Amino acid sequence: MREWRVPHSDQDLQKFRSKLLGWFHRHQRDMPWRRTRDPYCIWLSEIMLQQTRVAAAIPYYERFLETFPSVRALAGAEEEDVLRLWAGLGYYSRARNLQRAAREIVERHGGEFPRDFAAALALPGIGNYTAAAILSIAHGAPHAVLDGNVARVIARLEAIRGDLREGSRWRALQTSAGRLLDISHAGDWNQAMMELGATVCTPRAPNCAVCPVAESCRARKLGLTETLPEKRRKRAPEKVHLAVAVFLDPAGKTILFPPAKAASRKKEERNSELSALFSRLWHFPAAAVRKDARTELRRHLQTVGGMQMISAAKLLPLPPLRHAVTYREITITAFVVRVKELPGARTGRVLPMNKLHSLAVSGLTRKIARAALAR
DNA sequence: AACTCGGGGGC
DNA sequence: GCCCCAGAGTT
Repeated sequence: MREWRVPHSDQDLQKFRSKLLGWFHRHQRDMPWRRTRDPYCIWLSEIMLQQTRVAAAIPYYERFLETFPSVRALAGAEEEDVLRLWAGLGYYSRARNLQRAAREIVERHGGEFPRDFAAALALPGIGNYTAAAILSIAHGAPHAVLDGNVARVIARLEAIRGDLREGSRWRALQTSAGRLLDISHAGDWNQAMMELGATVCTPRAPNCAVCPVAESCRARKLGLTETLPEKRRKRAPEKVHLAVAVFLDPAGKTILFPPAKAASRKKEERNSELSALFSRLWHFPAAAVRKDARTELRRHLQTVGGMQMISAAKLLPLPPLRHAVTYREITITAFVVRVKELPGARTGRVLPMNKLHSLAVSGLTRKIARAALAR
């Protein structure tokens, strides 16, 4: 055993576990998915929580279960309807994979979420973390989770330096997580570690004064709680300028364009790249801007949208909007185009501006719609 | 191993 | 502004 491991002895480990579990039972936050053991509900919550804060996921979780209360209901749905419920939550491949997995579960597992770790791991959208979380919480299976919270907690307990996401270091953290795991309360244990990371052992300004395991913490002994873990280096941001057309007819209807098919990475055209900015969901007609937003949008509407050329004076610009998608910083110039009759487009769907939620649209599209309606 | 994928809450 | 969140899939 590496001597810096914390806690040191088996006896200390027992105390460590009972302290953290006791703390968890007293201080855990109430969450909708903590009121059930249904593997489907646990699964859904874990997918929604991937890279997403608890508070953000809760309303989506409730709405989703009202519409799709079971694996079979989800498996029988249209992907479009699943995405519509996911709209605004981000990382839309989660929703697509969730539904693909539901169909696999119905076909191969009799509609029951598999209890076997390898079988769970084989489902789309389920990696090591999610498989361990679902099986431990729903069935008490002895798998330790390792997420951002747990990694930070262990990194401080053991005073680990360096980027935690780096391969060998992440594997070492997984080993430590497995050693700490209380296998007789695996589900609660995993949640306790995450809860500690989320509410006490936070990224900045950890509240060591209330930490139930502070005396086991090596970072605390060394005065490193503020400097560990070391920050991840991030990719440099990239600026993008977008021009979009918000058509409005007298009835308050507008036109959205459909999600573009995923193009192969190499021959990805500018147009399809642009569609990725809308998360490959329904979106307003849009053009990437190099010089003049109005000119390039008008040309785009004609050449790509198949519309008749629209006179420049019809395009009334809104104040620029800003939106961030991963490392891209998007500046959006939205033009409201009031028309007596919506122009015919090659593709696209006509719907009332205030019913955008009837289609799967990204947060960016919603942001543009809000700004246009506020005029 | 490096990239990509959303959006927002908290400071 | 900046960080990073109950990560996974692809290249």
